[in-house]
Amino acid sequence: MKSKLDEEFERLCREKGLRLTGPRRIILDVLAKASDHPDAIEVHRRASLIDPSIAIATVYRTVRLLEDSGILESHAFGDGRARYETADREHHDHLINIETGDVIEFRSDEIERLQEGIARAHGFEIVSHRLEIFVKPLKGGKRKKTSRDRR
Amino acid sequence: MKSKLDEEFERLCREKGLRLTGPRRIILDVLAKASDHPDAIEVHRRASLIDPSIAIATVYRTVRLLEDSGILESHAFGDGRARYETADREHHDHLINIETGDVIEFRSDEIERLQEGIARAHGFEIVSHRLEIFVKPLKGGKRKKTSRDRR
DNA sequence: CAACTTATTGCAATTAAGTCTCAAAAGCAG
DNA sequence: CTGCTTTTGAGACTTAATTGCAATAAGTTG
Repeated sequence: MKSKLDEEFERLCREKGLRLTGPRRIILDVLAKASDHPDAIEVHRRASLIDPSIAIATVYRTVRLLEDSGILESHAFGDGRARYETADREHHDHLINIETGDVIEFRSDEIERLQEGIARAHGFEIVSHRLEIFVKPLKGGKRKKTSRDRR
Repeated sequence: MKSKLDEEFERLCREKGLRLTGPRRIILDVLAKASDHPDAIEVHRRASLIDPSIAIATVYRTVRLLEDSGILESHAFGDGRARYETADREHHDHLINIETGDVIEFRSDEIERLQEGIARAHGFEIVSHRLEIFVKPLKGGKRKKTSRDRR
């Protein structure tokens, strides 16, 4: 099946004279299917399962291309590497469980609204923002299911 | 004058059997006096003005030490480097002017409170968090004075 | 579909931030 | 001051990411 991302990527290629190559298709596919937040090495590992000849340099070049076109978002969650997720869903922020490395997505319109107000009060408009909350489990606390992330 | 930071650092040294060395004093001093958010290279440059023999490795070792003891906070504002500020004032978040690199500090108790609620709803407690809003000036907008930051 | 133009790739070399090793230097307790 | 131990400077090393380049492959043209 051709995803919304594929279409957007095709449109982008046509628009900018870029080529829709095998490696690019595979890397985009890996990212579209990822429900976690893989780093470049992990993306390369997964892409290599489909075509073992893909070079890590191509992964880096492709994620940069996708990021620059707004198809991908990159995050720096503390460890040195950048981690990626497709930007096809609505904006959200992250809770990071520091004991497991799991990342949980959340969204708060109230917080977004407050941010708008703060920026405006300083004479700015928001271009982007990031909110990351590093957490640990409450002792006897209730737990909601988490979307597991690779470390 | 001996700052609150100096005292805390002395206490820390005594406590952990660390030595209060020349380089450490100078680096702490540089950081205590910085009203911006310098990176390691900039801290090294400033420390070198006082003692040109200080090595960049010592800067990295010292900021790590200070960060681990909670005297310093490190931030990753998008460019690859870590940038530092002393943790002696109350917690705040950052507006980053993407056109100039200026960093403006702000604080919103309302946002903090909402974050608490979100974490708890997921069964977690907050260990730390970071909120960075990347902004650009409003067109005809009013402007507040900014604390200028080195790029 | 063969020829051609030019973007893209794989590979290896390179960069950049940060860390580590180690001999020499410097704190600090007695 | 002495001696023990931590810390330092210098440079080698690590790791994520980028780049140069010759070979390859998209996409276009005829």
